[in-house]
Amino acid sequence: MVEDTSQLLDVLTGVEFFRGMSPTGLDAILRLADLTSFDADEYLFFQGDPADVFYIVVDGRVKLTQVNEEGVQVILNYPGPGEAFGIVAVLREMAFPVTAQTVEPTRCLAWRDSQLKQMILEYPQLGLNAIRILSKFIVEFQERIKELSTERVEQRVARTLLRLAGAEEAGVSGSRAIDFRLTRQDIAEMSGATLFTISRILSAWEREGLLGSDAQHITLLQPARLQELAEGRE
Amino acid sequence: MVEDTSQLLDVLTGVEFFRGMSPTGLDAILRLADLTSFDADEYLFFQGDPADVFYIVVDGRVKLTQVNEEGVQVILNYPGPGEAFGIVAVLREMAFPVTAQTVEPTRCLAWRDSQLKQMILEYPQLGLNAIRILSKFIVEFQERIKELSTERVEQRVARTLLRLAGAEEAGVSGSRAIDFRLTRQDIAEMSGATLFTISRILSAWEREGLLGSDAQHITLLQPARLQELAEGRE
DNA sequence: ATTTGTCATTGCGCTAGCGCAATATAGGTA
DNA sequence: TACCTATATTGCGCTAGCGCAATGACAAAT
Repeated sequence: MVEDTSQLLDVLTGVEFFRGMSPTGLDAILRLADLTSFDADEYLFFQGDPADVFYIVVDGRVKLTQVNEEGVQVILNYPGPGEAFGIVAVLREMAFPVTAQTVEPTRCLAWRDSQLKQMILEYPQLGLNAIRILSKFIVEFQERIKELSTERVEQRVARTLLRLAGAEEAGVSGSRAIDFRLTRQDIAEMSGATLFTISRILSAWEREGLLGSDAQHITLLQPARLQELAEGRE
Repeated sequence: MVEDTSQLLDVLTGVEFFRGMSPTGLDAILRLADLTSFDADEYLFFQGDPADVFYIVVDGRVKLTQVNEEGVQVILNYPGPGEAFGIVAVLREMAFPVTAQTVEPTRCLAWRDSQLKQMILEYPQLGLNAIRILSKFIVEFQERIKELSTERVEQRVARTLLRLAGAEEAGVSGSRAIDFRLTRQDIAEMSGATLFTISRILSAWEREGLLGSDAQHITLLQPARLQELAEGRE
């Protein structure tokens, strides 16, 4: 199914979902996968579609969104290289709870729901890994719920940017770029605010030298200061 | 470790985490568990404690909360009989992201982190079950994020009450009681609003005959109408 | 019977952030 | 060069919901 197996094996060894797998096992699993290429802005699946595929991003970036009854959109996650999505739905014989759309040209490995189940039963380590990954999401989502419930927009925007820049794990020293296209509308949909409010906040921050933006690419120039704002320490 | 094994076995067979387990396996797992009784309002663990235990509620009710830097609390979940909590943290060698406190006298089965890991490796079916449970939370949390981002307080309160009454699965016909103590403050902390706003909304709904409340026990008299409010159909 | 503590209600003023409209900017393309 | 479309900015008025304070209701404790 896959052309360039050895190169892909390299990628997969860094993927959390496959942590602790033997090269032999990994190779067997890789043989089951489909490698698919997508253009930018292409839809992988829609919220409500029957969930029968599970993806891992090889390169590129995918946007996961939900819409409410009135059609207002919320962005839930931006999985990038090495990250998995679709596990959530695949084992529950349910519909995808989100819509997946690429934001740039993207390649993904895909497995069918039945294959995933089989893989986990054969390699229980994968079950543990999946639990770890899902737990991480739960913790992140819990935090976002907390933020939406108790914090003001400015704090949430700061947190959103830090999160997107991956500045949490990496510490807050030096400047950090968000390496994919990101409109004000996107940021609004991630932080639970309106386009207008985001525009005002980001303009102010640019004026203060907190961040630089050009052509929808944002760079956090003072992550440490942003971190302060995120925590409400004005 | 456990006194009344046969009675507990009955409870466990209904638990999602143990779905598909053989009686023999279940029995072996039960032997590893500790059954602990808690009074009302007792703390099981605090946010930030090292996560080394995984619980299943036998009877009673537990409240899972988070606090932000300023000490404002958010309620994330109210696990009841048959429901698991603590899986989230236990496999990630991390701290509990929430505080767990009973809301009434409660009995829980508890396993150590190392035991859970061992159990899953021995019975991969448990891994699949855990993934299903975690996925359900993710979907619920995603929905709450969507609600907090796009809906007004009244809608969110309606949804919170329906969720607590378990009216989603059970359909919306007939009246439904929420069978545990629940203050206005609690509802506020679940729906991302203030005590005052909740009080106003619930008073109005009581006047309209939508719900009845006495001694901190709320009954949804017209779940279908609440469902309409939740969806913004005024 | 009185006190104490917890929880709920309601009035009132305030403000963060929404929502709309008008205008500006910047790539892409013909 | 001019045009088109998508995105961003900014001003302005408005309101949902917050935050405080005063009061009330009820149960448990002494």
